[in-house]
Amino acid sequence: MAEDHEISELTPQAQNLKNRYELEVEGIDYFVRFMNLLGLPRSVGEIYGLLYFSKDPMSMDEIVKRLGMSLGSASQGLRTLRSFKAIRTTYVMGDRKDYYVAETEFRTLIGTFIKEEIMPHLDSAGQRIERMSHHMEALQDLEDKSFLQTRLKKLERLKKGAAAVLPTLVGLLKL
Amino acid sequence: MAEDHEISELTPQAQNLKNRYELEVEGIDYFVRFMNLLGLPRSVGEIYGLLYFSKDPMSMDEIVKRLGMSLGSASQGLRTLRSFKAIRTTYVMGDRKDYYVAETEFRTLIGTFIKEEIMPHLDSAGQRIERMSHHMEALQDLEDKSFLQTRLKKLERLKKGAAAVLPTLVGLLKL
DNA sequence: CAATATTTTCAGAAAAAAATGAAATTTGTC
DNA sequence: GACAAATTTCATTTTTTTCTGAAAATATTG
Repeated sequence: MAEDHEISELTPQAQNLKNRYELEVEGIDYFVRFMNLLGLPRSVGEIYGLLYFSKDPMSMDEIVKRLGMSLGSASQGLRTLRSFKAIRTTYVMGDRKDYYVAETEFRTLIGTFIKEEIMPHLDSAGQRIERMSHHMEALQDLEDKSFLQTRLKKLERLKKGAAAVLPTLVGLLKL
Repeated sequence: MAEDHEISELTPQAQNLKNRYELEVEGIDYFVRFMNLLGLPRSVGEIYGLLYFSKDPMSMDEIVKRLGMSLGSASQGLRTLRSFKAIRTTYVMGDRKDYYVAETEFRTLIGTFIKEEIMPHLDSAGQRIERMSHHMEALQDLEDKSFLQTRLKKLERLKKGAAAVLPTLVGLLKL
């Protein structure tokens, strides 16, 4: 029994490290899932999670070491995160590496995501609806034509509704 | 030149068919992209698009024939669409097949999606935050502890905000 | 309740997405 | 401006997702 204890009981310092570590792992997992919900690859979530729970700025090679991922993934992931303004670079004196910090203003982050990822889709959706309407106008069969007219109107309303609601959403998220 | 005309000019009926066809193709493409945005496979978008622009209910084998997809994909896709209440079955007299119609109330559709796909994530997110907070409380290093406390609070607020905003979103979509 | 039509399931194939790592490029330093 | 460090790119590999199709299960009709 004494032996068991020696194996399973930790010193306070060790327990502390373990807590910090588990918190970080769970935090990374949290953002992996979150980013996944937005259709972003796991590596992006891992990097953001690591940075979000790190007090100090981190360089790419540190990130690579800590997450055990390839340079390529890290570079690609950092680029994605920068494009959403989810991270920013920090100058660290006397070091030529770039250092990264997580941007924690989720509102900005989600706003950028909507603007860059969703809105373009809505624009092309609008164009597509127009082309369809054009085809619809030319139809001979009046019953079919009016059916399609109704459907297209509904699509149009969905598109307009989304275009109106999404920016509002960001405002609501003022938290 | 005369020959060219004979090849490229269509009779009104043929032009009509072509319009109807192109409208349908573009419509299907529309929903493929839309569903893709929600992380759903292309087959699901194809089926929904086909049904959305079809005046008449369609059986699975018709869908398979029209879209050139496998029975397996069709069955799986129809199941997914049913689970979101994006389609419903219709009884057609004197036929033992199931017939499907698109549900065109996007508000319901999106509502179901949020309830079934997003909300469960928010629940587990809440649990994960709790576990992390628990680890955080036990930390020795007070500076690190208070840093993490701030970060966790922010996460908590994001989660609460999302949980509050998403159902509102559905309401706003009243179109 | 047997015969047949319809739908579902699921193991394997195909396609798509993501990760790797080494070469190429860029950036910063002396 | 040459050198070295840091970063990006991209062809290839690995992993994950989606599709297929035939077999199993289910439902319907006479």
